[in-house]
Amino acid sequence: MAESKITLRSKDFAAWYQDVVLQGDMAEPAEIVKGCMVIKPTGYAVWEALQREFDSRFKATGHQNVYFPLLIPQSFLKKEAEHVEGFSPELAVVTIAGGKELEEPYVIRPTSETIIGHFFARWIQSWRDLPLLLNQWANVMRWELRTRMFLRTTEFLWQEGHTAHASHEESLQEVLRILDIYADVAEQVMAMPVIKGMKSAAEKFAGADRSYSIEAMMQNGLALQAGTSHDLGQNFGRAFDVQFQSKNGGLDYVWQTSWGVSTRLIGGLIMTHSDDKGLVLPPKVAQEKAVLVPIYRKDEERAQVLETAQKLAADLQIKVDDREGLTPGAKFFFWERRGVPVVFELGPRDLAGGTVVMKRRDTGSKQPAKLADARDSLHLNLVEMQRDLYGAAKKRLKENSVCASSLQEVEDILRDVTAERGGGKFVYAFLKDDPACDARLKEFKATVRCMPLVDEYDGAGRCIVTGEPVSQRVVIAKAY
RNA sequence: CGGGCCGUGGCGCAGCCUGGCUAGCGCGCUUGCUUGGGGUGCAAGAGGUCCCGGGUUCAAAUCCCGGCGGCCCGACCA
Repeated sequence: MAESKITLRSKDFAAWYQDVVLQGDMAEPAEIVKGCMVIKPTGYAVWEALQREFDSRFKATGHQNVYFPLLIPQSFLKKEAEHVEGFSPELAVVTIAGGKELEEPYVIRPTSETIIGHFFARWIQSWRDLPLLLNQWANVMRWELRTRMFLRTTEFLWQEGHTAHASHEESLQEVLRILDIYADVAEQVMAMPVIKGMKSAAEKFAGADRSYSIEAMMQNGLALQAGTSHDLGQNFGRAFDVQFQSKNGGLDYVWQTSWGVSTRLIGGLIMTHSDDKGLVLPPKVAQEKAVLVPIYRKDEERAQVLETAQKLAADLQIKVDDREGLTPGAKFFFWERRGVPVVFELGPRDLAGGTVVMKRRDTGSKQPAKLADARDSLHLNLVEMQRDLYGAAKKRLKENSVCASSLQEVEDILRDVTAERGGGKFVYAFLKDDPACDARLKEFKATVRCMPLVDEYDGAGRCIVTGEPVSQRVVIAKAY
């Protein structure tokens, strides 16, 4: 194993990933090739867990899954001026197909607002057709100058929601409802605390009136935009002529929203919880909540241990690692590196005492449990681990957040943060979000991450917001 | 596109400066025995266009020229 001097908490995620996670086998979540990500079973299982969580929430709010084409006629992109201007530099364009030059090139979708706008125009005639609430799971491509594992790859997987509404009041509600769902999954499922806020003018989606995001903090203090929800106003409605006849008989353009989360979340998850031994997965996203490693020496022990192990595992609905030719030690490391929340150890000693040893991935603590209590004990451990991971991340977020009362003070803090190796902080300040402020922050490679809507959520993960940020209050941080 | 680093069995590297032994080490892999409460140990074995092309030389992984590829830091990132 590589002797790592670089820890996850230091600034350089790529180096940590190289030394600790990239071991050249299937335990690593993903590799990168030519800027594109190869997602391996370990990483894809996390993605599937997140898909399940989002899908169940989207279904509950009346959204339907659909699929639109990968290739979009170039002319579609050009219909919304700000949109095409924002995306043009990073488009991959298909100009040749079937062996000849195309009359009209296709762009490989960087996002699907345009082609969906095209179809919205055909599908929506009446207020009765609204709201139209669609979501698609898809891949998209953005030709960024520089890629980063998970966080900014040329091709990535995501879900993109696209909705159309009869009024701005309603579409804004949708934007905020989705932001709540994002925050809920991030916090309750991924155990990754986030700040909900409105993006600054400089960081807003090209073509939106307003963008909202959830911002998370990684172990090194850098910010990560973990999900976005956009109030598109009537911009795309006008561009694609999506009109409907309202209840009072008049014609109006629809009010649209779009929102997405991507495989970047996997990166956020890793950088929030993992340690220098490998992955740490919160129980709710772990494919295997627990595994049982049997320990035996002689054949007769083997038979006895395996019998009890199978019975226990069946009861707990977990897997027994009964692979031959691997020592228990090797198996412990195997599961540890993959981030499995709980590992059971069952050997002759336990058999004699009617117990089983339970080890938690995050704390490393071992505790024995009576065989009869194993089920309850496992459940309790998983619940506690989920809670503790969130607690630890939340604590870190708070400890690395500071307030500043002036731009000068912000700069002083950022200067200290920059000097500190691997440092990063969220700086809250009451400032006007304007280009002059951005320019001064740029010196410190910091940006206005968002204008927070609220600081805390209630127990149900709900908050009452109007979509208006706290007046001129901004969160400033260095970000990925 | 700037600045830096690097291309040597599957992975990670040493060797290069100062040219010359059969191109080496760790991990992994294969086979056998052994072992087993945190990566068992031993033995045998498979696996190489030293990134490519040219040059210098009796001789090039090593020196020179050109090319290609990769990584990191910036610029970019709605």
